[in-house]
Amino acid sequence: MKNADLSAFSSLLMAWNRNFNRRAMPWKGIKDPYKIWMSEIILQQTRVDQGEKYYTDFIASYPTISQLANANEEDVFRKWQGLGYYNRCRNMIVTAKFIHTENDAIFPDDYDSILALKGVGEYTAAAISSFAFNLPYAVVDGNVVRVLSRVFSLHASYFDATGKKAIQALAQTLIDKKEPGKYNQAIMDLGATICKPQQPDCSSCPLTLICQARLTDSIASFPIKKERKPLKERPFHFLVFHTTSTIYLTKRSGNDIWKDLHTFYCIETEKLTQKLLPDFINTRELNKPLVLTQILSHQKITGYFYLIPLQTATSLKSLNLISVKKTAINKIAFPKLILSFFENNQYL
DNA sequence: AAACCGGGGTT
DNA sequence: AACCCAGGTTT
Repeated sequence: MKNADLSAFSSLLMAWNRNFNRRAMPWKGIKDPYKIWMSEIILQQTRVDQGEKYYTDFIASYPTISQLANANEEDVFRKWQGLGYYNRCRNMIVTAKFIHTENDAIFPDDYDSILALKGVGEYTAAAISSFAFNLPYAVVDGNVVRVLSRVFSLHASYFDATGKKAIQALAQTLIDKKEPGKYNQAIMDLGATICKPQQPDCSSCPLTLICQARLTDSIASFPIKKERKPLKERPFHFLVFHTTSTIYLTKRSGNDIWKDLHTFYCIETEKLTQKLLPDFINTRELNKPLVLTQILSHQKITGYFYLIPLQTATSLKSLNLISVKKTAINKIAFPKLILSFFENNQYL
């Protein structure tokens, strides 16, 4: 690529940002690293539109990192409910507690310390460093990859190691060293509002005259995409034990989907057989299950919900279930599929 | 390096 | 149905 284009890129972008960029978001321009961190964690792999109300709710409920650190964890997960990638929520809690107890509730102010926080990778560390502390670290998110890939017709893929390094190095070359926060915000805003994945608005783009993909009419070829793998099928058989007043749940653990969220007693199997069931249940006694499916990015969940009313809970002892009053399930955090089940079972 | 982790909007 | 979103951690 030409050096002239490298220097033109940033000045054209910053001029567009000053004169035309009217994108507004609740966290834009804020300097409080806690709030910036919160917004960035929420926005990981999440569209701005989807994350906004969660951000507003979290900041209103927990105005400071110490209030988040001292919050009831189930309440925090409950607020995160529906956002997905629940590891983000647990890491957020871990980091809030860490900063509150180990760092006098003071958010770290250098890149390496920020990067060391749980749930913070290179993108998020660069975002916090530049937005809160005006440090010159270039963000590389999906927007940046797309803009740079098109403007410089990068045939490197961000989804292999060398391509990733090349794109990060280019991004770092281009950043405005005096106003890194504004620059990072501007390139992401451009990607989100002009240089969109589909049907980019090239006629409004400040870079249209130096955009190599545009000049060679090959915008659709950039950026290089990641190959998609087929969905993994997950058949979940849920035994919904309940008495008139109580329902029985389990908290998911391990490194699997929905960690730390609650579901019903779950047996993952293609075909539910007698020996997979607890001793006191007979396959013939099971009613026809309610079947609900949910498509996720990487797997297809099919939930088979078997309602199992009980007179007493004595037979459940060995299953280590959590008993919850039916009137209190609104205090518990569930994945979407379980919420869908509740919506289909008002009589529970 | 590759696998894994949700949910949803847009086209 | 495909694409992809202000990515990060674990194996």
